[in-house]
Amino acid sequence: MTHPLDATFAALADPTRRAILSMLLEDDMAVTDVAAPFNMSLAAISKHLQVLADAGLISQEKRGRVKWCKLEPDALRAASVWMQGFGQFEPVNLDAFERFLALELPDTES
Amino acid sequence: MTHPLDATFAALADPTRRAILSMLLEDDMAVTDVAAPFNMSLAAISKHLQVLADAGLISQEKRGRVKWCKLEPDALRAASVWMQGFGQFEPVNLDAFERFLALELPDTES
DNA sequence: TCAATCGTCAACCAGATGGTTGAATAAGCC
DNA sequence: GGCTTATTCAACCATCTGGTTGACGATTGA
Repeated sequence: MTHPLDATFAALADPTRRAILSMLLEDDMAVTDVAAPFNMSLAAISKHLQVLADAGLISQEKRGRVKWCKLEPDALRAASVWMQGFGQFEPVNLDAFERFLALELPDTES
Repeated sequence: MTHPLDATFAALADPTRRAILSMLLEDDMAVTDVAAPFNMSLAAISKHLQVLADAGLISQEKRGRVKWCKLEPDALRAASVWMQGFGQFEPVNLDAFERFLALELPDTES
């Protein structure tokens, strides 16, 4: 009925949820740890995570009493592809980003 | 207060609004002509166009009694590029990425 | 001048959203 | 077993959203 992009974009429209995605980009996290930086109840974060999971942007796996949250970039990629097809935007220039990083962070070579 | 991506993604979350953007990709259109294919009142379409304009995705210019709607792809491009931070990269320094984008997209408001 | 057209405004409505609190479920620890 | 931790559930609330209808101001054209 409703297009999957509806859920993807709606999920991305909330800054708390985008922040959660940023955190999960670093590493998988438990619900409680996701909630820690936010000035908001655990239940609220739990709901946000449900929205992200329903949109396919994350997956959740329960091990023991801890529920682990993991980024699922495919849904994001679908939305990204939609937008690029839409405006025939060229993808961001990753080489330029790497040069930017090299300029900005001369010490932290990986 | 609220991040401009909030408005962009919220605007994109509605299928009617995405359809309107597709139509405007072909050509600029008057409000009445935008509304024609939809099974929905003119007032509803007018509100959708306002949402798109508030998000910076379109601009509207009134000439005579006709208001012309024009696609403004910059906001879309900003969102597209933001998503590539998740969709294409392995773990990445998002703060650095956003600073990089600020340089690449100087027009897309704070 | 006067009617038709273009678009918005205002009021209203149902349902979704984002948050709270407190109780409940489930798993681990001593 | 009984406390503690992890997470969700349920009820509730205020606000936002997406739609309607009808009235309205502005512009056009006969």
